[in-house]
Amino acid sequence: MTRSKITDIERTNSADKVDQILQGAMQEFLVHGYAGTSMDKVASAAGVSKATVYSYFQDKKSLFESLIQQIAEQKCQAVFGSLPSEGDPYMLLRQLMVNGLDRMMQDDEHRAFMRVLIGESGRFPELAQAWVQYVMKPSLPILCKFLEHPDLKISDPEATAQVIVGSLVHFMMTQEMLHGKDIFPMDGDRIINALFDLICKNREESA
Amino acid sequence: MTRSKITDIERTNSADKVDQILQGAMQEFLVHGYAGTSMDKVASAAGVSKATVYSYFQDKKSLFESLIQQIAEQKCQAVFGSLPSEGDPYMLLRQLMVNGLDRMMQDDEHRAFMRVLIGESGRFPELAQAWVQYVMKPSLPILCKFLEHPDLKISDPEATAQVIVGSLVHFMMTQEMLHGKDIFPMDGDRIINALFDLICKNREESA
DNA sequence: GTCTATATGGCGATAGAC
DNA sequence: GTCTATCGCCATATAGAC
Repeated sequence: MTRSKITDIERTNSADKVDQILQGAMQEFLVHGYAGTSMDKVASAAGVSKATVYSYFQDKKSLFESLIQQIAEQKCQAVFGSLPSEGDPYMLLRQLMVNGLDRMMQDDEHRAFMRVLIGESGRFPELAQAWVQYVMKPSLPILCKFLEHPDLKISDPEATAQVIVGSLVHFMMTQEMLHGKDIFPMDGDRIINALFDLICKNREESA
Repeated sequence: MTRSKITDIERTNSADKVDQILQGAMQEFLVHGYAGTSMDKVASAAGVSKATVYSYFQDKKSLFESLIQQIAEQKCQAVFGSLPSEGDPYMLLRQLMVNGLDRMMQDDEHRAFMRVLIGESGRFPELAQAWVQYVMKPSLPILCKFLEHPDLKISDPEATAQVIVGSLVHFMMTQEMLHGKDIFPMDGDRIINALFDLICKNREESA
């Protein structure tokens, strides 16, 4: 906290090193989990010495918590970053589901993050809760907007939004995280279509 | 492998000790995960010495794999053990969903198992796959039977069955495993009703 | 067969050189 | 500020007593 002309430079370098360490920590923690990761490996992956890691983070636990919170913030921005534009409400809802599933299925980092978040949710309950609070919960009202359309006659849009998100997340988990695609492959379009048929059944009949 | 009159007794005692070790292993592995569990703790929880554990299981990895496979087999039997009896097909479907969700929400061991299975699915892919193959996949045809009723006009019962299972499993994971119920409580009946409304919309209209 | 005691190595965290 | 070297502890796995 020195006050001088080079404060900004110092802060910038410091932040760079923090990011450098966090990136090394990400490589290790997301692959090996909390207990399976050693601070030696983190330091090595980050390209610094172990003592340097400990000069920026108090201990292993606080480094892990900082990392998970940082990734959660990034995923939070990803959710709210790319909303579809205007058009037919039914097709917008479909687009929302297709985009969400595609992002989940292709993002290896996201899957590794979910694995660790769930696996450590017993030992780090506050991290799991932060994910529910700041990422999952705020994404539901966006989906609700589309489900509140009168033609759909949905009595509980909030619960129906959870049905949609749950179906897609669980499909990704079964196929990719649990490696079900190798023995029990299923096209994601079938899940999307099944959901869309259920939701828009009334509309098709009234058309 | 001694052949004598006490072979059966020896085998029984041996099986008992194996079960004793597996039960101790369960207490530790399901709480602390694979890397977070030590063989000392397992031996202590099982009430035997560490050397005894190693006399029945080759190493930590094979003990863990035996444990997970044993639990998966138990859960497999639980799925197919309590099917609802006969009655109105619509109400049977509803009963199936209510029973399944209730069992998941109340079974602490099942949640701990899922946490470990998902958390270790990157390092033990064959265990995760066995779960998909022998528990999840065979449970879908049971659900499909109900969804193939002509009145429901479901074009893809298999995918719709996955939507139902996914919704319920994801709800359990969000509320219980990720501790969402403390900050974002929701009644499971709302999910069931939302699903039921989507599936049986046609039937209500034709009634 | 089951135990106690131990070999061997890696772990988290720190001290001190520069 | 960052490194190398190190402390003390706990891990997996085994050897040898009984």
